[in-house]
Amino acid sequence: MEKLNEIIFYNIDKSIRTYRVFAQKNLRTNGFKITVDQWLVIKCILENPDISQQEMGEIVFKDNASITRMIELLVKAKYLVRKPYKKDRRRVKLVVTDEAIQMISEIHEMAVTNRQKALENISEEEMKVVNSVMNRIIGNCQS
Amino acid sequence: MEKLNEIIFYNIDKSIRTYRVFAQKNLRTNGFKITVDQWLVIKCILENPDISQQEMGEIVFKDNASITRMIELLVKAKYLVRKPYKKDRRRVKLVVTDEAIQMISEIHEMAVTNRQKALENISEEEMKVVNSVMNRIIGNCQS
DNA sequence: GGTGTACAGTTGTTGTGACAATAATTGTGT
DNA sequence: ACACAATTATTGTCACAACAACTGTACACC
Repeated sequence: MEKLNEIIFYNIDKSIRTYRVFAQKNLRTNGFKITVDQWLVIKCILENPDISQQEMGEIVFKDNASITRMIELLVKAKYLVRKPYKKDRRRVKLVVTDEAIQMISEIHEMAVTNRQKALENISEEEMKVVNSVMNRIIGNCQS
Repeated sequence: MEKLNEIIFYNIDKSIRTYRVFAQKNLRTNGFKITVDQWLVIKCILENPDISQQEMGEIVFKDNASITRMIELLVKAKYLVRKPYKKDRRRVKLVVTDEAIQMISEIHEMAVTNRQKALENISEEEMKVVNSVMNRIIGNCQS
């Protein structure tokens, strides 16, 4: 077992990817034409209507450029509309369309079920440990 | 705290990405012209010299197509050489060049240090819990 | 010995990810 | 008012990620 610290990142990586595949597949098979990341972006806008793209990048932990491109795709898909700000013309106001709002609410139950399934047989205690360890890893890698 | 199971995947995702950025940056600032994923692929070949690309995909948890393209880049960078198999001409034998072997061994110490830094203040007990939870998540998402 | 089937690898397409460079706009100091 | 720095978003480039479609090879079976 001298390899524990060699495999821990491997396992973390594998689990989050497996979860992503799992969640994405559930979206597709239920007919939703959206990616998990796009869903996150829309949710983020709904919860923070006047957020800037930069702030959103920090929340969903994505590069600024990625955000721009994701928004472009979401606009093309008619899930978002770009509006100029009057106060600060560098910024862009993002408005979620009704269609998207409807879809997000439909997806919500699915997301809850997904998480429940993925976390089956994992206790509250264990989740707390995982959370705490993840936060420490984040801290250690940023200092 | 009813949101614990909402943020746990967020934290897992964020921690593994922070670690990746951290590791990649250390590679770059030390002058290594290679990505973390490419390094993984080369290590995998060194440890399993006669592995097929498919098997490798399972180990490093990557899609078959990704493996093909990564190998292409590694061949271009002169870290790998493709040789045909005599027994089975569908398969490709991958040979790591001396240059790459040298580089990998130089990187090794760095990798150990990276992990130590990233896992600072995390106990063996906690790592075991994390590992066990990750494995259960993987299982839950595959069934 | 041809036919179907399984297998190894490649290519195409779309989306994300990190980093660098570039607008375009605003804010600050003098 | 003007030069200069800071901020917001976009664009370019290269690498990876998931999925589907495809090529070429091996093997089994009749």
